[in-house]
Amino acid sequence: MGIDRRVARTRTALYEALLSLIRRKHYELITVEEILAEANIGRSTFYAHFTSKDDLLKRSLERLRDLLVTAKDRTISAALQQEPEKAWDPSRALFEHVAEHADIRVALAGGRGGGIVRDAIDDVLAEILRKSLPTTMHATVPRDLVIRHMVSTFNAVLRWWLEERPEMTPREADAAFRKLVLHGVPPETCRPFIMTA
Amino acid sequence: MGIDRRVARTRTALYEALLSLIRRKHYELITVEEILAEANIGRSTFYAHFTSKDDLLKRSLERLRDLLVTAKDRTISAALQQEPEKAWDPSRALFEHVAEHADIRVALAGGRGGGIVRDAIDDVLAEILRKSLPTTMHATVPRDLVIRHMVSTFNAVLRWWLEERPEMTPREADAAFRKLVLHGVPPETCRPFIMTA
DNA sequence: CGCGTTTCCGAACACAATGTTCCGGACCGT
DNA sequence: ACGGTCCGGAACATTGTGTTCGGAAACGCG
Repeated sequence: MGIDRRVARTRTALYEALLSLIRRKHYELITVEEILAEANIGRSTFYAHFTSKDDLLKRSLERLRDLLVTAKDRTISAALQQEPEKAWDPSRALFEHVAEHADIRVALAGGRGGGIVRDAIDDVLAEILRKSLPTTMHATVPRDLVIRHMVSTFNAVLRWWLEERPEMTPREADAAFRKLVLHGVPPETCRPFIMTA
Repeated sequence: MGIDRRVARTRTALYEALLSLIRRKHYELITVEEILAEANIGRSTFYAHFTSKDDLLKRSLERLRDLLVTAKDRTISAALQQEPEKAWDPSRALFEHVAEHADIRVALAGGRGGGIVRDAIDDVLAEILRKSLPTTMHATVPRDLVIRHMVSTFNAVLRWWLEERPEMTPREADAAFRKLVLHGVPPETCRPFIMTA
């Protein structure tokens, strides 16, 4: 007994309706009724599947997680097939992925709208990192903090890229990201906020 | 002709009511009616001064900005008076400040609530940095990005501290912050997410 | 003190969105 | 074809927002 087709149809219709709307306006301003209209789904049906708009969003983002995971597997197998130039380069792959889906940028825009969306994406990213980063390491700071730092830096670079340097290539954005994570910034650029001996 | 006392009383009552509520519950869940009840202010009066709950929040946070600016001035003058040990050490001062106002941490808590509050605080922080950081610098990445990076790292450390290591001292949190900003993390701790040659 | 002006209150109102309920009819898997 | 599941749509209760208005109270100023 597979899943009832009607159920599948209803859910994917709602997923796609939400994503489609997110491309056009801020998440917070999207109403359930709009989603229903876009998906051609009845009100009661919606609440039979999801408890709220946020619930729908979360489940929609599980797709993003799957996408990242499969991308990871794909690049790993590429590495195994002696194609090192296609080896897993997840950070850059992520920037490329964003570049391809430029129309979804609105969701990340500043102000009020993107907060929840960003949080949800943060969770997905953190989960991926938690699974792929080495557990044993002689780091200068705790592992949990490293993960949070990488996630937040990724977001900072991403938003800066989209909002202020949209002409940059994904490759350049990734380069900036790596520089920040691996080496930080020179002391004299952040003085006097951070004083060094 | 100074400002009408009634106006001043009304506004500060609303500011304090909001802050008081923020200590108890997530910002998003706070309703205008609750604020009115807490402040003993009439509904129409509220809308005569502020256009919305968000508007009230923003203006409340102008106080935070003033607080940071005066803290900055104070420490600078301390430095001028040959008291170098009290010289401006803003990052650490900020962590200390948060430690003192532990009861407001709820506003920063994860999940849904704190998004807007965090954004607003980000803005204040970025403004301070933009004014105090040197404009001329041979940095490895653009100045705008440095600022965003510092703000986001500060937030990452702050939230990690509050949520997972509340027993840490502000001094230790600040040390972690500096390490991340100035030196980043060792390459082997973030492989294979970031591959290095 | 007293007067004109500004502000406050509070209740009523219009409106928008959420989430629930119910049943006839359509669709599904077998 | 049949029994079980799902969908549609309208009606409803509920909650929160933002506006309006007139009378009462507080204010600043002379």
